[in-house]
Amino acid sequence: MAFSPTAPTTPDSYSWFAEALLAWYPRHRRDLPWRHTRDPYLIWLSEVILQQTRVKQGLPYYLTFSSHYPTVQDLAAALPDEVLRHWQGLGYYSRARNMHHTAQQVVTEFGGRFPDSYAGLLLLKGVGQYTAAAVASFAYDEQVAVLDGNVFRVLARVFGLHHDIAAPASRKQFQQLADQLIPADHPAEFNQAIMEFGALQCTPAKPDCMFCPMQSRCFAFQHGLVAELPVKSKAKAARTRYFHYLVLRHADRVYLRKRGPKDIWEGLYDFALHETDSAELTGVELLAAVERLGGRMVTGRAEEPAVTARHILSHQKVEARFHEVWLAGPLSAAATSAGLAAYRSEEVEQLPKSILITNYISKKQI
DNA sequence: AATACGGGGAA
DNA sequence: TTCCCAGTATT
Repeated sequence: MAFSPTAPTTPDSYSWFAEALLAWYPRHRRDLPWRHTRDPYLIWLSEVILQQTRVKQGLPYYLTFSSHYPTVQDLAAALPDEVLRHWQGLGYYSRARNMHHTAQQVVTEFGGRFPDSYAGLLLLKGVGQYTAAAVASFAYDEQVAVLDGNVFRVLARVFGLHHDIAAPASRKQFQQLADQLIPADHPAEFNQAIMEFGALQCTPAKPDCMFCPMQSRCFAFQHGLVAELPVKSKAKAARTRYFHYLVLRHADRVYLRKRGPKDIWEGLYDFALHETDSAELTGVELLAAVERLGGRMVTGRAEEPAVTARHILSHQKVEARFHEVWLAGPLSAAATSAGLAAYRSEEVEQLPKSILITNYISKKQI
């Protein structure tokens, strides 16, 4: 069928898009492990891992989880700290907590079977519109279009959509278009293909327009707007925080506590934390902080300069100083109420920790 | 509608 | 540095 830019935008006039995409896909698709299964559990697992995460980074985590927890029952039976420990380093740790919660829910409430529809999947914790559409299409061939960063970019360029993709209100424009594009006979292939096309061909920077099958139809290419689309408003600048970690040590032990909610790294373990609004901490302040926890410093063992580290998150910058403090004796009850407990090095290794803490421990060989 | 929530890789 | 990544939950 001939394409006519002035024709009314009926679904049928868009069929060239799916045809071009489905022709491109088999010749360019990467061989990824989650593409060899129709098991909704494994597909869900891969999709949660890949949220806001590049395939390159998520792949080793998928291999770890699918081998440690081959079934949803295995994941449901795992200890929360063990799940977080396997997730360590991947970021957005609420994904791991929600994933574990959902696995237990699927086992106890649904007899171990995942919901088999988009609407049903959407009710699961940690499963939003993207993941519900991905699992519903990949596992059950439901005709529901995925909308992720790749899809936004491809549609914005090919069809010349100028809506700000960072604005939630823009979503319905893209969703409406994607729903018209996804073919009833190959919904799973289409969803895989459009994301792969965005990841490999229609990339954020320097897309491969010269060898693009959409070139003659692409609004952005035809109008010289490839670099301008998609439109995306800028995120606000990250704030800076100053963390003073008290690395409290006694004998062969070091004190750690589990981080609580309403802050970064919920559920991960770190040292006693004294947060201030400046990068410096005087010796007097350090001593006071230790004493508040009921600790007594061994004189002459707190002189070494604090180890400094900077950790960048998407929404905040953490400037950390690690103050190693050798204690004259075990911490008292005040520390226990602050959640601190003493661990040996082999135990520390098994606990889930942020990259910031892991790097420090590795450097200091705790 | 905004904001919080990680970490890594590419330009 | 800046941007973006197979986004979701909370406010």
